[in-house]
Amino acid sequence: MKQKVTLKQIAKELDVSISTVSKALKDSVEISLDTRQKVKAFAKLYNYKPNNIALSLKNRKTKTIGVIIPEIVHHFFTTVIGGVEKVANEKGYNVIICSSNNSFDKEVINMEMLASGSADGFILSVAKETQLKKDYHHIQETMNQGMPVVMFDRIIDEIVCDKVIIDDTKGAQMATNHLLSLGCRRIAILTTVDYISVGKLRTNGYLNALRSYDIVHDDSLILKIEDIDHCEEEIEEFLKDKDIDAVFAVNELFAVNAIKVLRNSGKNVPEEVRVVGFTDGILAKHFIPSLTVISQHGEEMGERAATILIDKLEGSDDLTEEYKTVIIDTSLVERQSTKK
Amino acid sequence: MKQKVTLKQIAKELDVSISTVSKALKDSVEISLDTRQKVKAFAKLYNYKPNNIALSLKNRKTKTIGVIIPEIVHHFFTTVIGGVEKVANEKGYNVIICSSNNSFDKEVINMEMLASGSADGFILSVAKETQLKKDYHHIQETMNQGMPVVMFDRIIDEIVCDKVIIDDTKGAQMATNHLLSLGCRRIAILTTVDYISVGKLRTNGYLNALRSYDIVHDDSLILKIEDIDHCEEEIEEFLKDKDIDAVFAVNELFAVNAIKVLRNSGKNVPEEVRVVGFTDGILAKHFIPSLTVISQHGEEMGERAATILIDKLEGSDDLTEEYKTVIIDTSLVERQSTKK
DNA sequence: TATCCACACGCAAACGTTTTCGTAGCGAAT
DNA sequence: ATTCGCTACGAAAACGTTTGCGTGTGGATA
Repeated sequence: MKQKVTLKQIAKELDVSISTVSKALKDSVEISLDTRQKVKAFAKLYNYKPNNIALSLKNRKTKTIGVIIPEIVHHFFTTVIGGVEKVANEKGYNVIICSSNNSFDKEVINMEMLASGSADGFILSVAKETQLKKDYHHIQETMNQGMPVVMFDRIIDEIVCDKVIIDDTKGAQMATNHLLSLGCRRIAILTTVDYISVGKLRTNGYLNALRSYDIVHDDSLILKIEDIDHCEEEIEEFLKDKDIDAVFAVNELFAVNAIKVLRNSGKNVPEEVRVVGFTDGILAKHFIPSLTVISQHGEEMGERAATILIDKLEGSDDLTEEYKTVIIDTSLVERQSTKK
Repeated sequence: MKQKVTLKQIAKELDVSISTVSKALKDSVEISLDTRQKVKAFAKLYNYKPNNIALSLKNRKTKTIGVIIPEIVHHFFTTVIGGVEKVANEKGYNVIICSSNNSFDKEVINMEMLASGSADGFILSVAKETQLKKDYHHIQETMNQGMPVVMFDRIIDEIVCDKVIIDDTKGAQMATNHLLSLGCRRIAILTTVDYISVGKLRTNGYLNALRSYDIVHDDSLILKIEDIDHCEEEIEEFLKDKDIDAVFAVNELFAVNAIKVLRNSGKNVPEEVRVVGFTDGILAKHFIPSLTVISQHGEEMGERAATILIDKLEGSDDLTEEYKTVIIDTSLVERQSTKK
């Protein structure tokens, strides 16, 4: 079990100095062709690879970007990560992924851990608890230390940094409009509690759409789900005997459960009740009926976020004080759940 | 935008030596109480955090474990990662996740990248291409450099290392037995091509189960799907006019598509055809009918893998030459797709 | 023969830590 | 007055790199 070979060892074997080895490997003209070849042959033989840690220390950068997300077992977030990985790898960056599990404390710990040398910058979607607590000191601090942060999806308005989001309001509006254009008039919405930023925005979009059709919204058609793990019960209770012709759900799971409940109560989707969801995930594609949804283009979000971050990391330090908010287009993916 | 504060800076400010600061922060008795307090106050004020990179370099370990998986947008793998993260964080380890995207080259690149200083050990599920190519030099090499590797799920028999797997054969057998015990006799299997290790094993399990019931298997009931992206077409073609009373699918997607195709051809699941899948993911839980599946207990796999790896990392270097293969129990989760 | 210039290479600092060992200063004991 | 022993601290090496600069060797030139 031979250990990793270092410059020092190569130098010793070949009876030259460390610097000579280093330069030879870089094909420096300072070193004679002869020596260069010898060193390179030796290095290849022993499978020399420069030690990243040492390089990081020397260069004061790690070529690593830290991604912190609320949940790892979550289709949307993993697609975003896919996008991040893609451009990161193209540009020679590593990606460290940590999940906060929606816990504020874990988010702080992860962030501080990565901030103290492991990553050059962050791509972040904040935990539910953080949004609730409104304590953002960890984010502020890492930014103060000069590390760029790009937030996506679950962002924080009060923090000034680069952001990549979708227009949740507009997306929800698009979804609701679609239902309205199909003739639906009694549209229920299954959404989250208000402190979830995206939930609130989507609710707003729903209300906007109704307003644009001069429909007065009916509070009894709005369900704000608290506990996603027991959403089915909540939805069942809510939908019972409700006179509706459509449902807009702010995520896949709500949509699927709505369909389930509706079907159990004898209502067919899409014939009697149309359903639109949010997030184009596995369920949306494979459920029967397949779901009409607003797609968030997660991979593109990841790509954009990574691009912005890397640009900032490699940019000329100075004019970095400009922050932009990129809004990714959403699109309506029509499937069976709203077909005539 | 103040930069991160280092020992050196604190030392300078307080007009003491670097070593004094370091010791003071560690509450060394060598340092007077007075100085200790002064240093600590200063450090807290400036939010001093030791630089991980420097520590890694000094200690020759990174306290980071590298996870390489074939796909990041994949429910099973993310649950495994969840498990890994859980125990890693408990034990003060960081987790770097890289996806190989089922590409051999990317697997090699990621592995070498992480091996050169970024991680102390690996948790690995190999890419499809790697299994096909049978080129394992990168894994061998990192092991030769003294870095422990734990493989899970998609493992390589030829490589001697710790492994965490399920008994795919047994799981498939359990699934098939379940169908047999319900009275099904013409059971089709939707599986993968043979070079996918888990696919082959599951196929074997299916055959074993049939054999134990003295049923001669019928090759025309076996479909080895090549291209997962177009599995629906393949399944449709395969299932057309086939006289069967059950389907065993080696993953969720195949199962769901089978149900879809069956339903389109007028056959009801579970009434006329029973279906069992593999992997207890989102689709299995929420599809209608919900899927009876073999659960692989991904989180537990991750936890076990991480535990083994960390034990090896912190173990007394010497007796590390023992490798174990942990077999995680599978379980049958009965749902609607096989209900009477 | 003395001077000069390439050439080819080595020295040393730096990145931020930790830790071993050395030592200045000082009060007390002989 | 000398030595001892303690307290409180500093110097330096080490981890593995990169790189600016210094330098010895040799041949060519004057």
